[in-house]
Amino acid sequence: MQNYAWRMKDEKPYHHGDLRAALLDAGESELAERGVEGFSLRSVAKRAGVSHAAPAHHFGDTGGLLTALAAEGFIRFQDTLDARERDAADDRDRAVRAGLGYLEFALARPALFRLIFSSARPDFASPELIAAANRAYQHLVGLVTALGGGELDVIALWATSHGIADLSAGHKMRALQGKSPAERETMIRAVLLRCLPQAES
Amino acid sequence: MQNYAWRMKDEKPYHHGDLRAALLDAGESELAERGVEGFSLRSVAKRAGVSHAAPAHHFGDTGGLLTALAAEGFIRFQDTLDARERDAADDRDRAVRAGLGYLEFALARPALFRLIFSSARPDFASPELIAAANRAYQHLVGLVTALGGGELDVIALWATSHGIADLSAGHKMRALQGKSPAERETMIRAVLLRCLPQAES
DNA sequence: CACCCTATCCTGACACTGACAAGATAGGTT
DNA sequence: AACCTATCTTGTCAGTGTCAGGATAGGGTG
Repeated sequence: MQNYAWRMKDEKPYHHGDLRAALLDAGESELAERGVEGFSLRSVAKRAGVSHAAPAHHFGDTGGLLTALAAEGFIRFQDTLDARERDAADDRDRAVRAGLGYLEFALARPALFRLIFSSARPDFASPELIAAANRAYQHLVGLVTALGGGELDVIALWATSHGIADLSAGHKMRALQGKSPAERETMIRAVLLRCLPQAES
Repeated sequence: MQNYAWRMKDEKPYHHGDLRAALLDAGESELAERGVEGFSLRSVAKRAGVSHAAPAHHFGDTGGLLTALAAEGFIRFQDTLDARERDAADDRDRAVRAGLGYLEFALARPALFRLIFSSARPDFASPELIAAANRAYQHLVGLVTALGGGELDVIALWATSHGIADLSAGHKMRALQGKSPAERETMIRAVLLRCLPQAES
């Protein structure tokens, strides 16, 4: 890897300097504006100010770029959950907050959410992508086992969190759209609590 | 609307006779084989044995065909649920069976499932599509109210059913993939039961 | 029966897209 | 100084969605 950082503000050098990162940025913008189904590699290249074939060297084909975006997106997904869990009162609250973070991410970056969970374009056999996905899954398992839960509870919490997030991102769940944010959070908390292993007090 | 049914088995007449239905069939095959993201209008026309511009007259553009496919898909979706619910022992079992039907449809027709719930290509403002979606939603509401449940219970059952189905259709939930069908159904039943309004015995 | 009207389908064209090949450029290396 | 390699460009091709205009055929009207 060569260092072109010194010229990152130059006019239009033949070598970009940090094209890989620039393409990831442009790709995320493209994703946000046109969605997974409207994603165009040439448009991404145009955003980054390079020729239409420039991305090939860094990502191979369109699938390669989308795979990289998905891996990066998975990390941001987990970051959103972590941020929400940080102020948790206890383990139970932490699990509920994870579900709320799941929804927050889906609403903030719906296209990235779809890319990760509902697209066939990224290569989900990619090691980086597998690693990022496994980290998120293992985190979820940790949340549930801390509550004394097992595999069944993992499925319950994940499925419900994912269902709320996916349906909300697609504007399918009008019952939640109508509510105020506070009211919405109260309802979702109640739903998520049902999925957790019950306290044996 | 003219009637060309008598020539449906002819060689290659200028007028197809039932092109609209043929395009819907071809579109569903295309969807099943190449997914929403690989869907090509010209390929669908080729499947139906007509020119690349023939679909335009019946569906306008690609979105129009996908919208029609989504509306038709929604009906089949509901049919799958209905079939499962038919043998229900009671109202509670009926709601659980609806969730299992949700998953059955997602696994049997993953591309159609994605088209309906996770795509931006169909026109979800289309009256037929809205009608088909509302029918399914109202049916769900009926299931829950029969159990004495309210809006919160509708959200819980829908989100969890959808989460299981969507994650399974995308092969994300390895915890369920490993199990035998019987074992899988047992687990899902247990998860769905948590979402239903609790019996006040 | 002759004529037109309309629905249906086709051919041709244009811009856009992803992918590939071959060439240009420039920093690093010896 | 000469080569090497990574990086980026230009040019090209097949495939795609969409539009315009033309061809076909059946039904209706006089």
